[in-house]
Amino acid sequence: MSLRHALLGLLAEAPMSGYDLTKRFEHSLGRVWPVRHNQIYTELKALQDEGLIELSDYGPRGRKIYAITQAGLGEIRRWLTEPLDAAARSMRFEPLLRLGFVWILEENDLQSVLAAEEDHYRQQAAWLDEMMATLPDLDSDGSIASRRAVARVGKALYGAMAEAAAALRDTLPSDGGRAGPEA
Amino acid sequence: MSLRHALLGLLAEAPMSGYDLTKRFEHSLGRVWPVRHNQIYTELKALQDEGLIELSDYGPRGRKIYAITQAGLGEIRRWLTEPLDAAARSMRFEPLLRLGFVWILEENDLQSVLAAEEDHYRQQAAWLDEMMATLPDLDSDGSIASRRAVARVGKALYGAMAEAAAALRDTLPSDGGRAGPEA
DNA sequence: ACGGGCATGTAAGCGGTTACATGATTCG
DNA sequence: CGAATCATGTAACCGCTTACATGCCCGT
Repeated sequence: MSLRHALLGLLAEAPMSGYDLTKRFEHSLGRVWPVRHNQIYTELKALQDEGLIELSDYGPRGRKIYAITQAGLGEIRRWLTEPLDAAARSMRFEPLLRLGFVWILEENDLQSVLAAEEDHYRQQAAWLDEMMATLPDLDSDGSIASRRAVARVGKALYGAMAEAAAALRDTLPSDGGRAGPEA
Repeated sequence: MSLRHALLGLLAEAPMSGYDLTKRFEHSLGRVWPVRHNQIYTELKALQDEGLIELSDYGPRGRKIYAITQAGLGEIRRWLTEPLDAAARSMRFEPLLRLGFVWILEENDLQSVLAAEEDHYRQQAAWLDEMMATLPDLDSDGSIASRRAVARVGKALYGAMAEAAAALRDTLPSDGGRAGPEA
């Protein structure tokens, strides 16, 4: 149940509406923890009922601004210091899962899939560069340094994905046809 | 629904039982796609009903060996070539999510959490080195090269996590106390 | 005035987790 | 012969996804 803590974390930075939070997930955070808008609204209600956030203001079009409470701050700090077990440290990253099985493909598909993957992750790495360039330099608040750190990890991951795809194109020149039951 | 494809992928390598598949997830694959044994048994039944795998043999203690069928091979190849949208390319990696919010912590907790994270991921990287050393050198089958590629990406990720934690220890020397509502 | 983005929700269903449950075989 | 591991399942619950639904405000 990390969604609630992601919301608390974002609200620790500044008060925001469900719509604002949705945008933050869509544009960047969602790459590390994907969430849909309806899930956010549901969770905001639950967090409010538990006193971890509170309604601090209203805006146009029924806009509702939430702010984190002291109890909420306590809860996210608890979560941040909580030791993670092996299960919580696992990731769920389908592209990497797929990479582990590409050897099953036949020559033609293998080459085109790997080429597409390499291309995709080179672009993603470039996109992260642009994004990092738009982040303020000085840490007006401490959150900027944390966000840069996350972006750097993301860049390492995307770069490694591109490199791995490129390397496999040479290492896996054939096979695939031999896979499966010799029925 | 990637579980079914992960199972098909492992069975494309060699026929196996649900218990064997569970072990594969526990020891390595689970870091990229965590799964519980009961989920595996449930999915195996479904895959068999759909004709994507078949019972190929029995063993001691009610052990049931499954093998992939031609239909199953077709299905995993379809999955491997299927274009992934942005949502499917997202990962769900709680430690990285946490890293983005550590700035909320106060000095003391911040330092100890970051030190623990760095230490943990240095160990994980070392563990991956050992694991890679145990993998056969020559690709008896093509799956070895794919597995090595996944391990290399994993190492890049773990290394980047350790580096990011280390860098943040210097970049985030204080703050935290100022976060939250000035209630 | 109207189209597009802002803004918030509800309901059904599914994939995944937690807890429960049982029995066979091997090794010391 | 008892403990550890092998080996497979069921049931309840919950978080998340998909689909549906509504209305307001701003810019052109």
